Amino acid sequence: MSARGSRRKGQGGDGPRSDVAPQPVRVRTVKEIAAIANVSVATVSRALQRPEVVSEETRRRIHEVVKRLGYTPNAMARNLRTARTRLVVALLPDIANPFFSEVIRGIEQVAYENGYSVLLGETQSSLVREQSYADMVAARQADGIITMFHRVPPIPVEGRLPVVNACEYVKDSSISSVYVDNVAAASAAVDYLVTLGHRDIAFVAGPATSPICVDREQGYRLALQRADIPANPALVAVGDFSIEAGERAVELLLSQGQSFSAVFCSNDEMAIGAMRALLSRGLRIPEDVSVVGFDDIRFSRYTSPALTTVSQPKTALGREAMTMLIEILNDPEVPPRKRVLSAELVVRGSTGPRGRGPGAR
Amino acid sequence: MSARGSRRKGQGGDGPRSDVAPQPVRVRTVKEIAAIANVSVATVSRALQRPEVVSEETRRRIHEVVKRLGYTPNAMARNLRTARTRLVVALLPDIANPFFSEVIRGIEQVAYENGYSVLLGETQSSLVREQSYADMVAARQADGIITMFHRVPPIPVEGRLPVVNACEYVKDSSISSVYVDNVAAASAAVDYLVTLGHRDIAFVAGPATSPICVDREQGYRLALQRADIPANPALVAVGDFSIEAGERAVELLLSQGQSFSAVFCSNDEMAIGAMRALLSRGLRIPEDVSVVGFDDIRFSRYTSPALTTVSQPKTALGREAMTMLIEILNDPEVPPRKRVLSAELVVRGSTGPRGRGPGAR
DNA sequence: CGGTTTTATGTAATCCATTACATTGCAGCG
DNA sequence: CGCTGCAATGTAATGGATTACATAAAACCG
Repeated sequence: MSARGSRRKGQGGDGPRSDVAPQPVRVRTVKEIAAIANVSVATVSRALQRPEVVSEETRRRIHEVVKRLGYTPNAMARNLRTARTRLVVALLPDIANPFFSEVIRGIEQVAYENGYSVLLGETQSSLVREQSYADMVAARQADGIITMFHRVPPIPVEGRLPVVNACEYVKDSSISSVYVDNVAAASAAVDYLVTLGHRDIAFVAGPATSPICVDREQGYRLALQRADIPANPALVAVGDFSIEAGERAVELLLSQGQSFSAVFCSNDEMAIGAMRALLSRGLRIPEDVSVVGFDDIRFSRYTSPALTTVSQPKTALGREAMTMLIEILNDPEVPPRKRVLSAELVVRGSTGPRGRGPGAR
Repeated sequence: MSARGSRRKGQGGDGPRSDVAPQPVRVRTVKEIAAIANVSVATVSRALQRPEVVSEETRRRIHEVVKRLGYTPNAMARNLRTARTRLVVALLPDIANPFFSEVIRGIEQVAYENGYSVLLGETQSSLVREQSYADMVAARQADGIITMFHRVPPIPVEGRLPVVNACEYVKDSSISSVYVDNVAAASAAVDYLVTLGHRDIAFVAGPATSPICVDREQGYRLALQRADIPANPALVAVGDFSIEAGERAVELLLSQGQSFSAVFCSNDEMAIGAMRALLSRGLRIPEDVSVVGFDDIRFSRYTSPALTTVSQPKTALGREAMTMLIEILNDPEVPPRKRVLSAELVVRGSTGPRGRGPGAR
């Protein structure tokens, strides 16, 4: 009988012999584990979730079976039952911006420490994509959102919005956020330039839609005011945070024949662009023009000269944001908080005492 | 009656009037939608999944209700039933490395286009974390993995491993990968240096555990050999891909008094570190020493001088990897493939004709 | 020793959508 | 007219875990 080649595989065969290829790894269910360990599914689940309520003896037996068979509970089934995915969405406009990567790293760390995973939501600033990630929360595919954007998409869920704003913040006070005091940080940077003797200080702003950019600009104004320097609107250019934008902004100022001995940029990438524009015009940094950035991304230490910048605690921002989100997820009743971390000016080689300035060419 | 303040909310009240706060958004289920639209749950599900099998009239009615009530099907329930999460894990050692961010961007794009989402798996090269992300596939919390690492963690699933290797590759031929021809690319870079007259060419290697680094080193050797330049082991230093490692490597070579007029680095970050080390020793780039990197990260265009480097098609690598993974997920029978994309040398300012070299100081 | 807790385990409901299979009604055809 | 076949919809099984509640056994107490 065993030689009858026409037997289709999987059919019949009640003896130990079998011509069916051995199933290498099988996906198991609690049921199987329960059957093999000779207990009920409830006991298996308990042995895995709250071992202390299961007797020593039984627990050991179950764990042995689980280990031997390489059983991993089906996360989807568990999630469905517990209504928790342990997934959070990190919403950000641009993953290639090293500032965000470092914030994400902080998020990831705390997430990992708490058994959460991070879903990457790069939006390219597209509203549609933003919304589609927000909808994942509505669809219960993720528990919450950390957004690094100045816009919080509407999430159709009942009760407390499981959202935390990192780096940016929205006016809506019902949303928790973590950020630095941008006004203070920016004005400290400009104060420093003033101390160095600069009076014609250009500013490369970020998009006005972002509150933190408005704050940085306000800090810039504030510092000028404190130093009794009249604000000169012609010295303010706007960019979109990209290197290229910084380059263009400074080129514009130079081509307009504006006279300035220092440039303060709303982020490091634009500062890098600014430096490039200055250098390619033959200007020396910091002898002719000083440059200050914002963020302190990893590369700003390695430009030449190294960039003086406002250092944001990037990883800490991410860690704190994730910590807050977990708090909210564990207890929707916790009141929303705004947490302000401190940023500090890091002086490097791109700033120096006032020199001739490009206007003096 | 309406003035009786003692009425507890939610209780009684059969008229249209009510002092109960309006329930703003309720989470709905198919059942509710079905009841309201006066059809069965099956029909609702069909109207949403395969509208063409539902009659015009019914479909319209259901969609109206769905829209009005803001119903989103519970993804976990669906996933459980369909055994698909539409989530993939992107495994990478370090999110702060801009090379990876750009690959991820490619992954994200294709993922989004195909209704998938990307779970970020930063491992910090830790085996434990690697494994814990791999286990998410076993737990059915993710459908597959794209790893940017030279190690593929074991995944206890039956059948075809839903894994694609991007940028790196493993010997195991059963795993699909996408990468560039590192030997050819590296040797082209070194060929170029030879063309410029360089003969003493240092090499800052990456970790030998990574096959692509071995390949790049082999490319370096090959080019030297083609030019009849004897390989000088003293000119080879090893780093771990970080800026600091590049800096240290070159400092080491310099402090050993090695003589070289060019350095080829296994990645851009180390090249940036190398440049920093050279400049801080007062050497000029490229007049004294030429520097070549590998990857072409966004910042290498903005170093001064701008970095000559081997440009990898980063986004394309990511896109292709995700495309392959989706193929595998849709049909586990598709044979594994190794796809080789082309990389090309981008000449910028950090390379020039042979100069004095640091040995001539 | 009867009665009350406590401890360990089992039974079955539940989470919510998908889908195989069953049913109904109607058009088409010989 | 009766039968077949198709279209539209419904009923109920299913996916795999968690957990409220039920039950059994053991421990404790006066």
